[in-house]
Amino acid sequence: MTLKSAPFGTDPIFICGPTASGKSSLALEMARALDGEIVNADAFQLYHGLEILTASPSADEIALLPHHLFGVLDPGEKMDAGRYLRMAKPVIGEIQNRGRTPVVVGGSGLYLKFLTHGPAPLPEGDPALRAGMQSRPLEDLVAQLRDLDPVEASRVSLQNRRYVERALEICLLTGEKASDLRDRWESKTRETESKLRGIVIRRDRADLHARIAARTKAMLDGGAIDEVAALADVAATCEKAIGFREIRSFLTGETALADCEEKINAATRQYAKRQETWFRREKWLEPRFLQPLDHS
RNA sequence: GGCUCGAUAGCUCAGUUGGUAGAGCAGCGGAUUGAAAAUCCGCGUGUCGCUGGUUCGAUCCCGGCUCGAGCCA
Repeated sequence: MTLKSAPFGTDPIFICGPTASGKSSLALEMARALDGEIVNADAFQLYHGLEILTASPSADEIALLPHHLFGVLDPGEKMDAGRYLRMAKPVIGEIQNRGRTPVVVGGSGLYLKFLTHGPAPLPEGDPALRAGMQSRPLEDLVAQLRDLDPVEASRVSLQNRRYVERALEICLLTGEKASDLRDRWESKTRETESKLRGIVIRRDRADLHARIAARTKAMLDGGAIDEVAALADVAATCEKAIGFREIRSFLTGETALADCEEKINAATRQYAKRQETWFRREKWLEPRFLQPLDHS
């Protein structure tokens, strides 16, 4: 709690870190100390029906303090970072109007980045356009991108179909070069970081992996399987949640429970590593090292 | 007890007609502003079970041993 809080008033404070690092408890602690309210910045805790699988805060925890943006979407509802920003901004504003401090907690780096750095002046995704691109071979898309915006084509990883599609989508929707639009925005974004405050939790790998394993076990024992069974048909969006496919394949008998558990663990570890890589680049975040003994 | 097969990367296995070995998964590192718990990129030295022998040279061939699986008693 050594955070420089005074100059910031009711400016939000961000609590980030890899999955299973203990963000929720730290957020609770911070919110209590700063007279705050908690705002979710986790892409999947936004949905209801996935509380166990996504390790959402428990009812007991939610009862302690106001929690916002947890379980507000129907499973299967489409979401993206821009829409998240539009939802979160007013919520954060209202908390501040009440004279309280928003404590934004979550591990979805892209969503957080929209909140902290704002949206780039780029068009949102166009489902029809994307559907059309999906049926075309990647080389075809790459060729078109090279033609419309060679600079962007040289920057984007051309093996990454998603990124190629997105770059092309921007060009087609705006009639401008995606690279130009991005450059304009990135040159403006630098100054904002001095006004941000936040914490990124760090833990030793072995510690984090142990916590992940314990949490996976608790999820499987604690109802995640029933949760997935109940959602088995809905799904398009939830399918991407770690554990969803693994549990579903257990439910159909393709995978033994022990294998299912190990696969979830592995996927979660890999996700945690991607998160560490992401947050390491956010230099404005103040690292906080937690040890196994803190186990919070 | 006898016979057969196996023993190679953390795991599952491939391979070397004798010139010290490579895939998948795991792991590690990275990218990432509207699908992000997504998507994508890069990284492979390990007493080739141990021990003798043959050979210029053995992980590979031969003997013994250890462990595991199976079959016969």
